[in-house]
Amino acid sequence: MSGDDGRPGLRERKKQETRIALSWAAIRLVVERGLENVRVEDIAAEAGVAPRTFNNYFSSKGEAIAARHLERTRMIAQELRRRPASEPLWEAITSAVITQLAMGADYDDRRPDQQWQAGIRLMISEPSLQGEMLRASAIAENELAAAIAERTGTDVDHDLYPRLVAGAAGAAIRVAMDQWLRASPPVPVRPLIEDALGRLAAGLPEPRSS
Amino acid sequence: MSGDDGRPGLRERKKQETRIALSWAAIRLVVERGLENVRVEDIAAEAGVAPRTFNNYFSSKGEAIAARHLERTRMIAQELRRRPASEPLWEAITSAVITQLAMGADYDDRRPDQQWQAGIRLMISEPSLQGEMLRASAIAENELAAAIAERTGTDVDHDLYPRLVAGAAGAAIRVAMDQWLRASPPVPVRPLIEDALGRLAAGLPEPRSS
DNA sequence: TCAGGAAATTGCGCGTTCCGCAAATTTGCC
DNA sequence: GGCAAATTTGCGGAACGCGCAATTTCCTGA
Repeated sequence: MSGDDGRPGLRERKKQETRIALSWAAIRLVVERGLENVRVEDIAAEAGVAPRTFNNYFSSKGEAIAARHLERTRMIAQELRRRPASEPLWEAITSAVITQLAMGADYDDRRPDQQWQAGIRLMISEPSLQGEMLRASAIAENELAAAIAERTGTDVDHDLYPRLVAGAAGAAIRVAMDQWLRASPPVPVRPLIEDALGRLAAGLPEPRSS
Repeated sequence: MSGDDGRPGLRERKKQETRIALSWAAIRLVVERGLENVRVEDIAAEAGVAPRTFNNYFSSKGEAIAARHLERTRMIAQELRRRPASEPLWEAITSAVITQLAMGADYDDRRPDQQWQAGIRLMISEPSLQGEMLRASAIAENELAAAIAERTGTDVDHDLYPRLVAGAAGAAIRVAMDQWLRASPPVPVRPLIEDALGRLAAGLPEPRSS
């Protein structure tokens, strides 16, 4: 085939597939049995590869579990770049977040996202996974900061602004997620995210009364 | 089990001492040789305890290294509670943060801030330590959120406000720290932190010109 | 179409980590 | 001084993480 170029490459695609398979397998098994009761061997078997291959993709169980979260949050920055430049910054950020995180999390397609919710819950409850998740979020925030810098014409290296916005947005998302998972009668996630990011955009006004 | 007064407890004090000794030993050795060239055995020897004892205090090298950071950031919440209630929230938070950073020389141990700075730089550069540091920050932010809720009369469980403020403040601190460590002619931290938190308090206005 | 070769998978082996368990030691308290 | 609880320590084993080299897969160019 001619066309050398930015094509994903057939081989590369297969790698991504096994990568995703390993990640989902890890989440599924650990949600079922608990982190300590799942060996790397089990995850590899579930994904149909040799145990050694697992460590060709991830250096630990935690990294495999957080990989889905990483990919998903990374897309927020990507989505932000697609938004029209005319849109106000916070609106664009909110839309990007909603598009990537909240879509299908509540209604209709429950199957795939129920796993995702279980994954988030898992990463929050297991102490040894919290760091892994936060690190993934930090990576995503760096990319988000770059996108914000581009959009606002600021310098991501010398100006605090884009990183502040990205970091604050990331924190707001985590707070909204946490609240979402803790709601004892389940509530939709979207309003929570809009609320959290909206308050940031409004300058975090102190609530009059609770 | 007689009077369990607020006494530190003679025994408890010794435990804290070895805990701190282990943590500093871990930081010092890893800064010198790199994470992969330091075994748990080395850290234990440096602190004067048996290898097995290390894992009675910490479950990993990373946790030991992040412990100093955790203790320090925890004190921000503690410091916030000491601030007069009349002081505006963001002023109080900024003062609390500044106080704890300036306190490094007196509180911990002999080596003042140079070790601490090296520790932070270490945790940022080593991928496997980033998560550990972020997790420590998250714990500190939870305590900060509780203190903020108390001060503002909000509910930390049902109102997003205190957690949003704590999370945003934590993000701002990390951005300021990052900038501090990257400054190629070294700059003082304090103005960076005041700048970052000040912008948050001002509602993150978009800068007019870079 | 097919051979050459790069890329990925796999098996093996080793050093390290982390933790449960129980004996030994230390520490606090009466 | 001596008992009881807490802490330290050594031992042992399961699991991990990764380097290395052989093997398999499959892309590519002639």
